[in-house]
Amino acid sequence: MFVAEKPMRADAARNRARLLEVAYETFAAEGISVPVDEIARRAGVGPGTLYRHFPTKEALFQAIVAHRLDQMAEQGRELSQTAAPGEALFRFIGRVVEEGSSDQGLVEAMADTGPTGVEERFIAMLGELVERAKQAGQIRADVTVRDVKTLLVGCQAMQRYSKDPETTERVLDVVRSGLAATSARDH
Amino acid sequence: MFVAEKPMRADAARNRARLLEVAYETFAAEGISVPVDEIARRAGVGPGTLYRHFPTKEALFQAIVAHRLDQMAEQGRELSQTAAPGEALFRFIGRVVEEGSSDQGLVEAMADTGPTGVEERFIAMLGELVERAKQAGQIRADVTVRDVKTLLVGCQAMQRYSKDPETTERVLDVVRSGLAATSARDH
Amino acid sequence: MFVAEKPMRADAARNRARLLEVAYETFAAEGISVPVDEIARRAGVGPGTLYRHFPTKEALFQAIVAHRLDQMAEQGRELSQTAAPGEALFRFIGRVVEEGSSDQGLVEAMADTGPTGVEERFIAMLGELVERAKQAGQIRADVTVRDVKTLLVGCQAMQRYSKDPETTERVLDVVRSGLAATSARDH
Amino acid sequence: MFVAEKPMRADAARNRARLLEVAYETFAAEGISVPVDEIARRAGVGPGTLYRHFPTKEALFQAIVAHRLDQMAEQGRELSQTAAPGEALFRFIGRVVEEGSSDQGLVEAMADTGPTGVEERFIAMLGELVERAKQAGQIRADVTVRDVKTLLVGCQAMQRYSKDPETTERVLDVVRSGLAATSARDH
DNA sequence: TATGAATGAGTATTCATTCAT
DNA sequence: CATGAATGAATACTCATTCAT
Repeated sequence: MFVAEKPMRADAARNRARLLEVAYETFAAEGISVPVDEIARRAGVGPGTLYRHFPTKEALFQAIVAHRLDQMAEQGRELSQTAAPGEALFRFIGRVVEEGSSDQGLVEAMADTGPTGVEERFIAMLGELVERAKQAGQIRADVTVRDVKTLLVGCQAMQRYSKDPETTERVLDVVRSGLAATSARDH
Repeated sequence: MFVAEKPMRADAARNRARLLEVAYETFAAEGISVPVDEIARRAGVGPGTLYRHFPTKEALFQAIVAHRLDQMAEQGRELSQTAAPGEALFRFIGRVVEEGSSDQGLVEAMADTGPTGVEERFIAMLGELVERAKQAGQIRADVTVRDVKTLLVGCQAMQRYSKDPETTERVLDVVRSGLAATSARDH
Repeated sequence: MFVAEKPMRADAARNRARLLEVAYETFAAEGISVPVDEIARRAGVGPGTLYRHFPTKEALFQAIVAHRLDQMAEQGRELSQTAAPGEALFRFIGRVVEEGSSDQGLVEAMADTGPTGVEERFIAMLGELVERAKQAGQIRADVTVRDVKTLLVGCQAMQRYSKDPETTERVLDVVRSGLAATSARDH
Repeated sequence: MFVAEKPMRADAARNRARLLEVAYETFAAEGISVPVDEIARRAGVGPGTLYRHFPTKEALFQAIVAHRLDQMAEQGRELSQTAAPGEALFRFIGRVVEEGSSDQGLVEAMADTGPTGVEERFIAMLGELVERAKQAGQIRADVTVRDVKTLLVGCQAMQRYSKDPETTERVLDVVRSGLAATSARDH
């Protein structure tokens, strides 16, 4: 689990962090077609330096997504400790959509996260939220974590498509109530 | 009502149709970054010919989307005549997702359809489906056509993300039941 | 001298004339980089028709220049009959510059007039003007027709370069007085 | 006066200089329609390198013209120190024409030099030549620097048009004597 | 014969990536 | 290690010219 990576020099670490941040903001705001050189420039380093940290534009991209996923997972974990089971999941969905609003589809690209363990960590955390909501009888018993992740992706797409907050609101409500335990239906 | 456009020469019409078809398939399968020249090559024409019909890559793209939307609208109209109100809408959603499965986000780009009337026609037809479903008491009274279109976009995104048919199935069910009239909830 | 060209059909002749006119105006106003298709369009014919009359853009271009040269030669001949020897030449120079003001260097391209006899005709007429001015003792005896044609080209270039009419005026005066018989100098 | 531009890296400076030189020679010899890639190839660099130094073909072109103007201005300044007033101006004109002989109109494009200060510097130097010639009573008092610059442009056009050195010689003599103080005439 | 559709080589420019300084 | 210069394949689009209708 713990690979002995020789610790990065302080300035190198700072550069890496700065690049990640700048790249995230830039891609999120202007789409992924922004040239690598531009990212480097905004981060105040030469392109060579960027390539030292991320061997490929794709790699940079995946690093960002991974970072985002981790941040979101963290939020999920917090919610899972502070909110009631069903509420936790529903609020998490809302949060993801909200944050994704400035994302230019960055996180829909959650599809290929590469071989880092991020996806697994994210799924683990989401699984917990889902499981607890199920046990509390708040959501349908047949949906899987994968289903919920898929719903997340869809919700982000929707919110990106329709900028209208009222639509987003209603659509989220549709999803939530569709997800809810459908006792009425069951008998 | 009938603008007298002088009919396109037979060969020109053939080329235009072929380009549209090839471009749709190519973009759908490989994404929109496929070079214009490649589309032309596959259609068996020179790039100049492509540019005679579509003055811009963007224009070609919009023409495709417009074409797709019109095809889908047609299907919607058929369903609207052959199926019961609620059923018609639900089956339409299913159909769209199904067809969009090979679409690489082509139709999510429904966002900007340019100044052709396609978007309007599509919305009109969808509006009919929605209205009738509402009147039959099959879906929530508060959702708008826009909401449903947004849901369509989201569903396509989901299905593109999760190739697993079972997930798609369940997710669609979630959406459908969320959309359904929630009488139980209301009192 | 008289090649038996079968007389062009009336409409063909009209097309040719129209093309020549439109092409002249267009090239003069917008430079020679205007596409051939545009010329055809403005003349109200298809590009194919243009190519029937002028096998090459270059050919069209030369035809225009030839036409212009003939027109100018005609003016020269008129002047030669209505004005005093020296005056005729000087006024001709002025006229050429004036007309060339809207020419975008079209006539500087007088350089290559191709194998039509136009150049010869122009030179013949100019030779007459020059000869008579010399005999009247109005211009230096050592300048040749070629020299004067060269001066014409230069004057057009100048006038195209400096849009300022006062400069044009003075510059023309410099040329005229430089051309004048320099008796003072000679002794 | 001295802006602290960080000095260009040695190799970059070399490349820039080489590009300028190659581009000048190529454009001068073959006209400005030579493809940018060809210039790069002849300079032994990739097209990207060219574009790093000159963001546009137009920019490259202007850089060349600016460079040429500066070189000519330098020669003018030298003449102005080594030759008698009138002589300096007349020899400068001759020099310009001579050098422009291989210029394919490159310098006639002196018209738009862009927003660098070159034009101003050139005019300043030319103004000096003109002023001193006037004060020495060697040229007409009414001509302006602009007039003389215009004459320069015209002379280059002439010399480009007529390759015959004798014509060039005579034509230059016409211009010179037309420019000379015409005291004889005046009384 | 006129038309205008098709051709396809050609061009400026961009940008991910490598490498000399 | 950082820098930023160099690379060069790739790409959208143009236009003189040919040819099917």
